[in-house]
Amino acid sequence: MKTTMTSVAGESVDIHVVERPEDLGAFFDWIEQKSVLGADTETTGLDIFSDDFRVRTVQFGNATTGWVLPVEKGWEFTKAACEVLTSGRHFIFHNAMYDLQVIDRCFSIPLEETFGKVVDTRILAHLIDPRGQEEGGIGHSLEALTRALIDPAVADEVKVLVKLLAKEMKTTQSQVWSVVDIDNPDYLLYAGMDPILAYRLREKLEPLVPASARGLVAYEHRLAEVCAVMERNGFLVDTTYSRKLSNRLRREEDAAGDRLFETFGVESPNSTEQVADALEELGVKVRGRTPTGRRKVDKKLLDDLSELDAPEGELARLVIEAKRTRKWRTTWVDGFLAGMDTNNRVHPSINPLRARTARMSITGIPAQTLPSSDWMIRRCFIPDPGESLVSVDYKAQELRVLAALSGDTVMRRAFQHDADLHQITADAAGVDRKVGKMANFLQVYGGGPAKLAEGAGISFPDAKRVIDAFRSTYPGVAQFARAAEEEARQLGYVTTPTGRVLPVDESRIYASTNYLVQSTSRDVTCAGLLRLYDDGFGPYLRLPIHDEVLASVPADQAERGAKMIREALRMDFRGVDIDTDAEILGDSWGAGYVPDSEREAYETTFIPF
DNA sequence: CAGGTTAGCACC
DNA sequence: AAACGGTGCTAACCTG
Repeated sequence: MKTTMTSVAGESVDIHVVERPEDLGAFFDWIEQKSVLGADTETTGLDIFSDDFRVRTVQFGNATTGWVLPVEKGWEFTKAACEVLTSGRHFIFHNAMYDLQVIDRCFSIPLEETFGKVVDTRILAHLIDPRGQEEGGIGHSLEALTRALIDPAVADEVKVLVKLLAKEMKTTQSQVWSVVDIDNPDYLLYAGMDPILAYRLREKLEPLVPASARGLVAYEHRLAEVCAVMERNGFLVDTTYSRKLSNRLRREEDAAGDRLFETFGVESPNSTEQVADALEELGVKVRGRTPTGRRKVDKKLLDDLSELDAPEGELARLVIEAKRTRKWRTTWVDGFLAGMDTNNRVHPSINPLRARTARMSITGIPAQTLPSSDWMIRRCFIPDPGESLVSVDYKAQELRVLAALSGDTVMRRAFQHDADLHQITADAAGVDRKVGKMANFLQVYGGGPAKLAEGAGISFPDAKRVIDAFRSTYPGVAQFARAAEEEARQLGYVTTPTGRVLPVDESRIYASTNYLVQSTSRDVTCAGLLRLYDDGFGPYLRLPIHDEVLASVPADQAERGAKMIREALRMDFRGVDIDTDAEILGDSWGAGYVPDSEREAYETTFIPF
């Protein structure tokens, strides 16, 4: 056993590195009386579900002592770690979803059995201040929190250490943990420090959780478990379809790229500079400028040009095509194929507590940004054998939440009768439904007349009239917005009905309403997810997408399953029915978009790969 | 050349 | 008076 003495916040701490099975006795002696432990794992990377993913060390500790168990060195160490993890003790992790997923995957200790015994310091940090460092918050990483609350010198040391190790081993910082030697003393020191920091952070963070948000602590931990289950479930990929689609997109991209180069000399369609040069050579004046003063070549300019029956129209059409096919292939299809485990499943990475408003984010399967107007990409995902995909989404979730929050009589009544709110706004302003819809959403987003004019293609004064009409149609909303902004001005934050504290920047007081609506909507969806989980739907859940939940349910019970999901998600909020719609998609995520006949016709046009 | 920034674009 | 909220990903470009 190797012991290193160092100091944290002026206090001396010991880090013990277990080296041989005989050393475990001392570890168990130390741990015997401890019922709460800081804990952490070091792994070969972040790709938990890949074949060669391994745990390297498991660490436990308290405020002054850290232990490193080198589980990759032998089964005795793994056994010891598992014994502790299943012992009934409580643990403090930073970002527990990751470690508990690792423990589930590598040690076969189900995360359902560990989550209930865990405090996650990242959850506490987000409840205290949801802002990242770049937004003026303290941030949520172990490093940032250590710097702000424990000991800046320790935070710096760790940062410098990773850089040094990467340099020493001639690798990237993200690769360090997969290649560093298990006996590297710096690595082990770093590893042993983490449970100490997690333990100390909990003591610092718990008192800082706002009183209104204390009830959210347990809720967010339960939600993290549900999301971890969805990550573990993964989503089955139709590899035959996906490979064909990838090849097809590549051919289309190449064709457009070749013509762009031959005819217009554009090598990289994604290079704004190159495209701007080529356009100006054809006599097109590129007037728009980006914030940094460069020529702006965006979708709007290209779309407008693509209408022209002229060389610049051809150029624009080719650039649009080349960009789209490349994006679709690299960002989506090839990403899915590369991310699959050996069972053809892609495991999304879900952060249930991400944005300032606590909105979730999903990576791995960037489910929140898949093209929605086209079924082609979603078609890559299929239900498990014998199952059927079901999608349930909230009907106008944010507007219903706005109606509930504001209590506006007209809006509430509209939703009571399932009336068409966009049409009501449109009628009040004497404009098309499309403009009414835009005005409704702009209200939720905090937009003004300039944006409405731009988006709806109407004049500025007309846009102002529409917004005035909105205000007089829904006086309760205007009053609610004023109160929220006043609260934000006075306190620097607003508080949601769930008790979540949302800081509002002084320069963006107008965002208060949006924060409240967005955050409350998030909690409506998440509370629904918890009900679904408690109803036993865990294994069927695939993805949460803001106001939508995707599930794969037994095909012969799809109707019933869809109805159960729909009812579990639906809720009454202050007398407003936050209602849901269920759709049985069938044999792929793309299946709801287009009739089978059309799909088959399209799929047969694929070139064999 | 790794890592950060900018621009553009996909979504709710 | 007016103020568009929140994400993630890629390619190109910039920097130390």
